[in-house]
Amino acid sequence: MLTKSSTELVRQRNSVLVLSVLRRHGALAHTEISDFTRLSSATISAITTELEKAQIIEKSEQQPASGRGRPRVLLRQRRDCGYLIVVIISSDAVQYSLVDYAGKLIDRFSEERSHDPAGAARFVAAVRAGLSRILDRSKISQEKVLLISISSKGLVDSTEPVLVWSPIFGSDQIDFESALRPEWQAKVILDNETLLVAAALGAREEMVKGADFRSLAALSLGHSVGLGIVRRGNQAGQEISAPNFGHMLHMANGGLCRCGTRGCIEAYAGFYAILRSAFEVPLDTIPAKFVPVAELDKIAAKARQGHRVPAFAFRQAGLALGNGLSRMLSLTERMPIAITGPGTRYYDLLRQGIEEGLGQSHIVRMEGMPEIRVVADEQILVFEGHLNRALSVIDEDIVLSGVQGIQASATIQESG
Amino acid sequence: MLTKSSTELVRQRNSVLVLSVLRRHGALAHTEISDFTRLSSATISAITTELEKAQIIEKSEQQPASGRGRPRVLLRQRRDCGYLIVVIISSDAVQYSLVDYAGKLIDRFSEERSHDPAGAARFVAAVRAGLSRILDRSKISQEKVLLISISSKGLVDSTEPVLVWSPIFGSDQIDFESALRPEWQAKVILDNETLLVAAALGAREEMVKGADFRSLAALSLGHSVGLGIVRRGNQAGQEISAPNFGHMLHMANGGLCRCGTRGCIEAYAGFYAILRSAFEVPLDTIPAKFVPVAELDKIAAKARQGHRVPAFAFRQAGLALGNGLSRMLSLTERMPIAITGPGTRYYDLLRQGIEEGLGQSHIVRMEGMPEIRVVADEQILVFEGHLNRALSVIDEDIVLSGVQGIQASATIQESG
DNA sequence: CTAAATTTCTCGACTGTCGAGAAAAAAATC
DNA sequence: GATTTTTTTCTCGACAGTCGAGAAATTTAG
Repeated sequence: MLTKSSTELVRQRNSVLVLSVLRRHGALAHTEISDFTRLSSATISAITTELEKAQIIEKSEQQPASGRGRPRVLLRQRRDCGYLIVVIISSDAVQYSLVDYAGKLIDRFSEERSHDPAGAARFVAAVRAGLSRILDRSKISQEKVLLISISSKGLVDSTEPVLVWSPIFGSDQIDFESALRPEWQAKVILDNETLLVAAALGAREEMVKGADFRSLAALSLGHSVGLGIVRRGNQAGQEISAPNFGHMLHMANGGLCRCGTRGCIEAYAGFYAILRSAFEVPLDTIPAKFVPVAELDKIAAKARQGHRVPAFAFRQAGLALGNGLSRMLSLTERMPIAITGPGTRYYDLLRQGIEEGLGQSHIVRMEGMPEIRVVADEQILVFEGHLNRALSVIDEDIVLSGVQGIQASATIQESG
Repeated sequence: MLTKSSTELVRQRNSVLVLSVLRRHGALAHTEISDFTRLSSATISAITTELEKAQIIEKSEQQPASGRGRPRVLLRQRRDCGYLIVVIISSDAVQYSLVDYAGKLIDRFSEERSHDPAGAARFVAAVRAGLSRILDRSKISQEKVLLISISSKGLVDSTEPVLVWSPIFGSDQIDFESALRPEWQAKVILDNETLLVAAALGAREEMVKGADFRSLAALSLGHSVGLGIVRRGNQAGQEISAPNFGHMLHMANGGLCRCGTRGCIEAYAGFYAILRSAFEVPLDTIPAKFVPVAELDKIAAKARQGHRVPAFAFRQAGLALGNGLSRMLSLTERMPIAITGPGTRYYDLLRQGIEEGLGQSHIVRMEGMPEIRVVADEQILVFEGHLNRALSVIDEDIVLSGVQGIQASATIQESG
């Protein structure tokens, strides 16, 4: 359904555009903003003075004039305009980061996760404690926290910040919105971890290729298997999704998965699955909850020495991944695939299987093998994805709901 | 990448909005348009007088005034504003329809398809002849044809009107744009047939549910298997895709498919595959090019009588479909599935397999079985989808490129 | 024939963007 | 040191869009 357009909408959009350009390129002068946005100088003046009055951006102090002519006045986001808390939930710890509106990291710490299975309620309490702690340490008032951005492995609701299924809590749903609501007024968003990796890689790719960038998939290999897809929307921005790839059906009535279903991709390609297969344990054995990476390293070493059974385990994992990816490609357009996560260290062992699995489908035979690249530093990408997404959400919120409101409250503060 | 907004863009969008409302609800009065679009009466005046001057819409002749007060002046699209040719390519015929700008069918005929395999070049020539013929019969000048909307089964490029792969021509690509270009100036669009079915069903659903509508998949069963997905975009309009579902991998190293690959869904669920399986022909036999439906009806009759082998053939087909759908649902959100096409007459035999196949995946076990409905009249839906899509494309094109241009040429015509 | 009802049209106010040129401010030149 | 050049920022008037209010048009009810 189309909706009506109006002149105020135009201003809103262009304001968001200015903020996003500022975010992408750092502090910029009037003229540069005009170049990037293709808006006229007059419009930039109008928008920036408005944003400055609303205390969202500020003129940076004079830098030593580099050329001749009137020295440029750089504009940048005000750091103290608002803050963002990033919560990264991984299998053994939760990391809290406090970031200012300019994207600068202010404080960070990790807390170990209790591995007790009684956990969903207790876990929520731990997160609330962690959030309080990072706020206390920095002496920032709670109203200044505009957004809490959370990530986890598992399946996330597409509209609400609800963790629908996760490797740790299973089907014990966690609704972060209602869990934090009375205490925190900040908006809460929740994303799948691999989705953020894909978002970060997509943003990097768009920086390089510009309008040529079309789409990209990120495959994260580890204890579980995650997939994120970024696609360039037809209108504006990117469209991101994190399907339930790890638990897509690989083979009917196949090996038993941690989720209780048989034949999931993860039941062949997750770390525990490779271990199970390497030790020739029956495929319907309930899999280990947690597998030390050192254990897998040993198996990989044997496989590299030419032992048949461990090599076969990795090959089977590769096949499951390859078949799954080929199925994804049957449902989407052709796109490059970036492999991340701790499992990349075994890529040499997985590769042949992945390629063979991919090659078994019509689409790949027709369009050719997709480009596959291995990308390290998954943790950095997750955080980068958090920032990309969260800060642009903040920008939009500030402009949409905010400019007048904030302006008003600002003048009250000034008069007080 | 965001782009700048301007006041002219506002007018363009609102003009398109007015046209789309007119399209959805038929001839409307000033006030009604204002109600539907939420634009003010003054704006409606401005836009409609502009569109009227440009000869895109017209005031309809007075109808007997129904209430008291000043009688309403109904506005509607001018029929002669432009024309659309719809070309529906099916396995045994090509249907040509000429439609005016108001969506009214003017002329239609079908031509049998020559079944010779040497066909891509000859087929293109036949289409060109068909297009000329429908134009000649109606005495409409070629410039008045604004759009040629083509549909076929098979895989279609996402940006260009290129048929990448089809059950009939295989990988002999057909580029309709360049095939028609010197002769026809009209824009050419090409869509997968099942995509149009999905689009039509999505539009119907949106009529009923309004903003509650989220997404829907259409599964077409016949000689080949097609899938179309409609999703409500986050901003405006619907997002439609037609994945290569029929040739998604069902089972590695499985039955031989018409496409030459092993293990495609179609190699289990296409009509020829059911036949092959019912006659217990080895799965690596090169499948029949074309299967008379009567033949399949016989097998279905036997299955319904309780014969094991034919019943098993349908069950296997259902399993392949169910597994495939479950994989799709692992990659998208939960959505209802509408089954169309000639294969719906065997739904009673397929159903159990489909449901079992769906139930084998984690996502379905977690979210529950998706709603499945059987929808007849696939042909009507295809045409409806053509109209929906094509006419809104025309509306956009007219407004975007057109209003001033057409207005100018209109004044020239008037003065001449 | 007049009043009421209903729809359409018009006018002035407001908010946007844009181009051009004025103003500002530092480096280069005489 | 005064002037010119160069570069950036700011400002002003023109133009395009939407909106609300009220005027104009036109039919029915009484």
